[in-house]
Amino acid sequence: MRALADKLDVKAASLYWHVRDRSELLDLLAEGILQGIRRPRRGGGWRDEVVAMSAAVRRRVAAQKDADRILMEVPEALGRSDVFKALAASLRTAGLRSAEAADVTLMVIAYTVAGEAPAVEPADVRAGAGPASIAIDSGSRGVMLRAGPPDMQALIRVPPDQSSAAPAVVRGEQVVVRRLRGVGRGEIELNPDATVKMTMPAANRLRGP
Amino acid sequence: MRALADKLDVKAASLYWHVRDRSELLDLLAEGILQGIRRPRRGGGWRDEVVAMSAAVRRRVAAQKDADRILMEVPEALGRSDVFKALAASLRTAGLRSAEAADVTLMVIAYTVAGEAPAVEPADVRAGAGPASIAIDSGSRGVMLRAGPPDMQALIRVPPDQSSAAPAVVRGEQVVVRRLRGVGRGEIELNPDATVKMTMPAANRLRGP
DNA sequence: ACCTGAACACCGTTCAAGT
DNA sequence: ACCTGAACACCGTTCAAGT
Repeated sequence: MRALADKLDVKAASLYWHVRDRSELLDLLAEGILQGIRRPRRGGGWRDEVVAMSAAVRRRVAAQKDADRILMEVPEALGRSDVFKALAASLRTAGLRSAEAADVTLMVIAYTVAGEAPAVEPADVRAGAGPASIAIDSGSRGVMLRAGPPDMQALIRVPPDQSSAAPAVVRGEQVVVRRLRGVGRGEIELNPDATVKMTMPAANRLRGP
Repeated sequence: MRALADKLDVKAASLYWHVRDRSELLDLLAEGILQGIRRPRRGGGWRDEVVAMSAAVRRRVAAQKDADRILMEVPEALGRSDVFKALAASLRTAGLRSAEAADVTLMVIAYTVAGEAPAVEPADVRAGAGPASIAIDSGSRGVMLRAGPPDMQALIRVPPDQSSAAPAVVRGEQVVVRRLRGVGRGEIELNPDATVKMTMPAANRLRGP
């Protein structure tokens, strides 16, 4: 609310004159997003219509920042929207009864909206010989490594026991390095010539190889 | 974090010894929920398997409070889970290629999880003659009426102009009564003999008919 | 009709310090 | 190895008061 007010050159308290609370704002936002979907014209059969419509939804969601999060926070808005009704209508012409059509519509939309994966762009890190040294900013508490090959254990040397005292924990395909309090440096021993895709929370930064 | 710490007879700061931050906690929670899904035994064909599995997901989500919200906040956990893998495997035996199977799996799970509708149990309110009087707690700022019949306008008398000054706004199927600052009482004129389903945010309470 | 300052009751998180 | 008090930098929201 404060950030929005700032952008409007107004104080946060003023927003409450126009809107009951944050959730009403979100509601209005969701309504706006849903209304902004350019409904493709009908015809071509229900299948084409459904495909075209979910493409339109996906386009809209991609176009506006955080649109997916907003929609998922206000799922009731979906049911009220015109897209929902249009989609359900298409599905009814396919022979579905109302209840089924509504269900499938919700499924299609929920998938289309939630399916916008985070799309992290991983940087390739080439391991040299010996341990790779990782510098950790004082603000961060850990680093995550994610490997391409399924056998992470083979790729990275970790203390054998999984106790919480271990500086690094292998869980499935990823290694979590943690408990680095106060320390500025963690260490992971990579097998030579292994290539690792490296992802980390935005809050963390990496220095050195 | 503070509430959890309280429940554990510990201070909030202590949690950060065990967990990097709130999002890691959510991650672990999601993992736990996903692992707690009793995987039905295979057989009966992919269709039965998929149905059985999504039923198991739905059961699990229904069993634990806020499980749906947790899962939707950590969608990455879905992809890692055994249910996801099992579901995708079923779909591959149906003839889908990996990428398609993964897509459909995400769709099915997202629907199963997000599809747990809020399920508001509306109370029937019978309108007498004359205006219905609604008492509003000092804490609340409004009340929402939702009618069964599509024509809300016919059911409820509202000042004709839609300006923000109006005490009640008709939007689609619902009437929002607002701007009740300081006032303890709002008023809506119902047509006699109309029956309205009444829903309101949990924060509000209703007194009188 | 709309905006404001000040306050309230919260958040998640860090850090030095304790045992 | 685990916990704590105190602090920091935020939240959403209300309210009397201003114009």
